[in-house]
Amino acid sequence: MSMQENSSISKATVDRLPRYYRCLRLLADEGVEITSSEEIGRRTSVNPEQIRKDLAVFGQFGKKGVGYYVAELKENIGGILGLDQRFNIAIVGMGHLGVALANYQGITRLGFRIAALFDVNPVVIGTRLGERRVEDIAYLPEIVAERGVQIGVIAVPAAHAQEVADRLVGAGIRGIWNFAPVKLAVPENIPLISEDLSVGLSSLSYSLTHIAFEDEELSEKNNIE
Amino acid sequence: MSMQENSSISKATVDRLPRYYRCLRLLADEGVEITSSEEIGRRTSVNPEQIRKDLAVFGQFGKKGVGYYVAELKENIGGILGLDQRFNIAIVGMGHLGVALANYQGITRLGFRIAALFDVNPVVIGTRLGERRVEDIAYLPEIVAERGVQIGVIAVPAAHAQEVADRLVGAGIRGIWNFAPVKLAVPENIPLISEDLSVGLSSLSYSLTHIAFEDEELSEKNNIE
DNA sequence: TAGATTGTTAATCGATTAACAATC
DNA sequence: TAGATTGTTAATCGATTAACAATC
Repeated sequence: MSMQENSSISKATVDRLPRYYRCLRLLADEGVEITSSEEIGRRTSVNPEQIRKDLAVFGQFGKKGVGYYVAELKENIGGILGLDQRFNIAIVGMGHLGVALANYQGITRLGFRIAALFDVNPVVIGTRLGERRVEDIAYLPEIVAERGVQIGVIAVPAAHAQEVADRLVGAGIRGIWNFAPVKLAVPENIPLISEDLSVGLSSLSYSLTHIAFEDEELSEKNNIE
Repeated sequence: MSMQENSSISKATVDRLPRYYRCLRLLADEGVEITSSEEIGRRTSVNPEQIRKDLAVFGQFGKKGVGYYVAELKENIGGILGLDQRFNIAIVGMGHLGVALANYQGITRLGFRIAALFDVNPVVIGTRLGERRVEDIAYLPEIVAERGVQIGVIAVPAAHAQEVADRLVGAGIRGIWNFAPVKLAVPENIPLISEDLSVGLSSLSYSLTHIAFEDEELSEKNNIE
């Protein structure tokens, strides 16, 4: 690998890459072959300088005076994100959230494979979801090993999340994507991403509250004048 | 309101408030009455200086030499986030994701009320979810007005998300919480939070890819020496 | 060639961390 | 009082934006 594999790459940069990637996929779908930081910026609401800076961290992907070849840049960003590795995913917890994730096009479209589904509930175990069967979580270690699962998704109630995390780690999983609203303890070498929905909703509530205040202040001022 | 309602409050700060809030709720549940930035820091993985700095933006909530009264600080942060306003929420799209959200304890625990559920599918319309009936999206304007819905949640497929956003805005909604993986166009005065799951998964994939490289490099080095 | 657009260096801006006086 | 912990100022760090030379 000739790209710079330095440890000091900012999280902000990495978090923008998926947005560029999606944009490039859409451009490719539209048949666009060459694009520019200007155009990607328009579509992702990231400014062009930022995009060029982000990409520069990993190498030189464009042609001066020309722009970026869509297909090429898409492949490059995909490679940086590791999407070309087609990681195998197991989803634990087949409640509505688990099923929603299992059906979520976004996961497979990024190149991940949904390799296993687990639940504890005997009523759910054995049912089918597309081409996959829901397995008994008791067989987690065997199935994870057999199917080469690298990523575990936690979609169980908060109360059981830590136990599931422990079992996933024990089964040899390499990374965890957690949807339970708890702070999980996992070994340092296991990357963990927790999606905390309450942050988004709270921040929306904050905006609503504050816009309201600003409006009031504004209209008060206007009334006075 | 005596707290500082300044416009220049950083998003980073606001995004940490929900984490402090949850931590305080847990502390309250445990019967803890007084806490410190040190303790909140331990539980949220935010460092104590940061916490004090964040809170300082909104006012003085602690007692020097003592710490923070849990119940009081919790109420204060709740107020800052606007949780005491008990916003009414409508969820559009009763697929698995919509149902998962409708059942999600986190929403009601933060003080929001799920006031309406909508779908287009005649098979789903009229079914019940807890105490709420799924309504025909055709009646969105009337129901939003009647029930005083302020927040619209978009849980429909990407292809219909913009249309739903337009209808929500048209119905007088004040803010949107979007789960469809598309960039929505909404009027400037409508706060919009988009949850993009592909970012989390991609960044996990990135970490996995990079940890692997680091390990390899490390073991290579070790082998050489 | 002239125009366009990258990659990169320099300048600015904002956020985090450290330090400490105030005070309970 | 002595010890603890806040609130806040100062120092550091990192990320974003601006500017521009390189070059297609």
